[in-house]
Amino acid sequence: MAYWRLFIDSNTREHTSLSIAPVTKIQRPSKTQRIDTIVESARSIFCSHGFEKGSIEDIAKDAGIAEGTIYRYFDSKRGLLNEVLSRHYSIFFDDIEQTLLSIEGPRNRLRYLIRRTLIIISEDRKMCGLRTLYARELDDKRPSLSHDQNRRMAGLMTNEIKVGMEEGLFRPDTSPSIACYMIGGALELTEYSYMRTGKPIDIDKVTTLSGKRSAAA
Amino acid sequence: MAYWRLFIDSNTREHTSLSIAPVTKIQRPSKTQRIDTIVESARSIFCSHGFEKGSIEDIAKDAGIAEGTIYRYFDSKRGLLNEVLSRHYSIFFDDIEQTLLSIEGPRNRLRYLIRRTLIIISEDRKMCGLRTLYARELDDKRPSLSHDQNRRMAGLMTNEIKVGMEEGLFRPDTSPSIACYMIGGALELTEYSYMRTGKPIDIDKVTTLSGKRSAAA
DNA sequence: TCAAATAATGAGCTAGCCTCATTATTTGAT
DNA sequence: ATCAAATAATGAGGCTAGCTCATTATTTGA
Repeated sequence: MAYWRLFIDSNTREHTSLSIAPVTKIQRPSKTQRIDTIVESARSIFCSHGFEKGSIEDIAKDAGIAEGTIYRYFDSKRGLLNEVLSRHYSIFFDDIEQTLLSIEGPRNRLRYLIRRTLIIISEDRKMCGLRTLYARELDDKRPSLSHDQNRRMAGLMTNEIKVGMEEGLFRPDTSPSIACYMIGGALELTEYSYMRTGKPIDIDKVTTLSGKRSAAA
Repeated sequence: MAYWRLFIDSNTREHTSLSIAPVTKIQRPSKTQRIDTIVESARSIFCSHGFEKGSIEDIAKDAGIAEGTIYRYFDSKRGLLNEVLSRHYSIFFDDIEQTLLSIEGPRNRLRYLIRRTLIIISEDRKMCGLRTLYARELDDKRPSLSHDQNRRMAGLMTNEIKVGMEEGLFRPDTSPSIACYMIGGALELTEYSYMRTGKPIDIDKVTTLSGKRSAAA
């Protein structure tokens, strides 16, 4: 399903008129296309079967390629998962950073960050299941995906809180880092809870209260 | 290292005086002892090698038993990990619930909950590594360990917050559940961050501020 | 005392990640 | 256009590790 075949008449390649079987050649997709295909199949398999139960064999079949091919582009199953998660959430971050520019006032921007996060969580329960369960990594060498994302979001929030403090909107004795931990932590627990129970998130309630809280801080 | 041998003179068991080799008998420990041994070895191996890299073979060797024996008492490697975590934190909860009784005032009790949690986190970095990475479970059938613990802690906190609201110490427009999410979430992020970086937690700072925040809420 | 019940053993089954020698396709120089 | 070198894909098989089960060991209780 991921590649296409080109049937080339043997005459274009053979000089004898006696050759009978047509030569079947497989046109290879570009490197980018191949990677996209693999990541998309991985996303699909991981979302439907889970990370542990979804096998490389499943992914290869879905992508219409051999298992070995996957390992040309990815170190390991784990690395493939990282790419899946990373792509999903990098779109999210790009979008957020763009939108933030058009919102007035740190309090509104903070609210937007919270609300937007809740929305992306509730949009794809399977995906946030993958994230809450597997984004955290043991590997000490490279910073984990989860850590990166936490830091990125924390950076955005801290920024708004600091501006809000400067403008006198938030209390001057606020610790931006701890306010971030509280908001971010609440979001993560909400995500985890939604992933487990499937109970829809009351976005307005959570947004309003979290916002109020940090404002009050 | 987990069992001991009893060497019984053959005369006590054999009636012929011709038997030469002494009969070696292995006295089996009680069921409870065996389980304790296995869990303790598992804790040790998981903490030093990690959950994925620590093998059942390692654990069996450490416990001085055969691999198969472990499966008489535990469904799976995962189940064994659950028991390890569950034991570690049930002691913690029992302790906390006991101490709470002797503390005056909801604000102080809330502070204690936060501080005590931070202390247990910083006491055993390896253990909280195990918890942050593996306590969450996919299994939809039975509630996950992490979920249970979250709920238990949330219950304690909610209780204090409600009492505090009744006594007029906390704002009347507080949502106890969301305040819990914010405190609990902040604690979890702190734990995760400590597990990754090893940077000591400033317990006083976090306790004070988190307390203040929920009080302000 | 001994037979039935219970516990322990460890060789071996299996699943699934990953490797690598082989085969297929593309590229670029002539 | 041709062909050799470079690059990509293949899939059988290696290997690890969780788990099983037939066999053996110990305990129990009649």
